[in-house]
Amino acid sequence: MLSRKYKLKRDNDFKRVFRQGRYYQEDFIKLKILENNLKINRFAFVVGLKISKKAVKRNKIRRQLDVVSQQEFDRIKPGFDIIVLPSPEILGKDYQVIKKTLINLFKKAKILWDS
RNA sequence: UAAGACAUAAAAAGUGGUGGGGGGGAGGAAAGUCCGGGCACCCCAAGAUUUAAUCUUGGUCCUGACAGUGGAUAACGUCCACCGUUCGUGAGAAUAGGGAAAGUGCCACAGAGACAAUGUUUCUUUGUUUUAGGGGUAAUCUCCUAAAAUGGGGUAAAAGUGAAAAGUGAGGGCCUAAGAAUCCUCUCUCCGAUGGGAGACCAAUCGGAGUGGUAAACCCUGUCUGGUGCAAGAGCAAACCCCCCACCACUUUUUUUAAAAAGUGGUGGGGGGUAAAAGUAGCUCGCUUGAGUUCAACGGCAACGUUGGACCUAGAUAGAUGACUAUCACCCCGCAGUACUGCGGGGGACAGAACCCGGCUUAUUACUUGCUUGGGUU
RNA sequence: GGAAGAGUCGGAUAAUGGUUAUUCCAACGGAUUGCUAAUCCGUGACCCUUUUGGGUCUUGCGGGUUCGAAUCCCGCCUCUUCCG
Repeated sequence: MLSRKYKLKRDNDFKRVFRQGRYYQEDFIKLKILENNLKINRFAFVVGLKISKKAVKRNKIRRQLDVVSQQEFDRIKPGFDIIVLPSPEILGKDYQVIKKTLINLFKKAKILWDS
């Protein structure tokens, strides 16, 4: 799990990213990104009631997205606020598919170091 | 449109942050939010102290809920035991199970009539009219008999309508034109007395009554129930407003200047108030030790209770267990051999605390044990 | 976390406990027309039938009360709204 230091928390931050951030989408995941003038990245995973009414399923999706971000943490350039928005089609998708899709999105947003 | 990033001499203590290590971390339903209770604040009433206010005790009426009896419990619409009813060959299973003789409403269509009602067909009695026959009379007319039409009265059984039909059903006697009411015997239901039981109720005898259904229609009787809910509520810091004190700056007045007074603004300190703000939009408390979990003994048919020992078992706040690999335990299947082992394959559901408990309801995996009934076989 | 409300044909919308559940729009079929539009008539679903027609199930789902439930009662499901 990502440390709490790298989590986006304040409502003002969310509003700013949603209003001014860049937008990317691939399949069943959407992304909002904005530079934050900090030396670290901050993530947020928004899994609403529309995705599933079962708390277990929502928590699991959130954790899976969290783990992908943690594994790719070192490859991502610092200084961004990133909001990850899955859509209801994510339900039942395999972990490897989710991981691939999210990494592709990071590439699209051009926040990965060239490797 | 921001402050978390970043920056700040040393030491000690405290606090906080970061990194590392160790330990702990969901349920039988955590769910639905359908009931009940604790807890908190507010409302009303009474009483005490009495300036405000505080403390103590209580919750009438309305509304709503519940409804066999006895018990369990903090309480319940829950649980246990028993009674009645219904179903089943049976072991058993189900059961919102007070009152229709307090009153009101409703009972479509059909039917005479849906509650002190009605008279259709049939039967019977009587009046009137007409016709036919007979008797009496000179005749009108009158009497008797029969038939038809029509009006009034009585009417058991049967037919018919409907979910339901006048009210327990059957037999006999009396009476009558035929009947009913009434009387006798048996039977059914309800009520009362006697007997058994703690009671609901049960068995028999005696006495009395017998005037449909519906209260998950209004209602009556009995019992319980004030309202809002941890987004309850309490405190601190910061913000804003007011007042006081100190210092600084500026302006005005008095004054020869110095200085003093007043006003405005700022900084610091003190006091009072405001909005108030939320499971977290600053922090703390409430917040997890509680009608707690577990073991034993005793009491009780049981639900449960009493006593003693042991244990501490989530308290987050963008919100807690994820991915892959290996190994071990459990269950199932197959193969191999001596009751066990080895190899291979498969499986673990429903689902995640948010103040805390007791229930109900719903979702759902795998397995185990005991008792009993019916059938088959021996 | 807490508090309210709703569910009737594809979409809207009626219905004192009482025939076979109403109306409008849409869709489909037919009539009318040389062809359309408009107008008129019919159509809930499934099964059997060449048609006429017949049977069964129907007011989110499952029970109950009642002679009889869209309606009354109980338990679920789904959806919507609100809470400084």
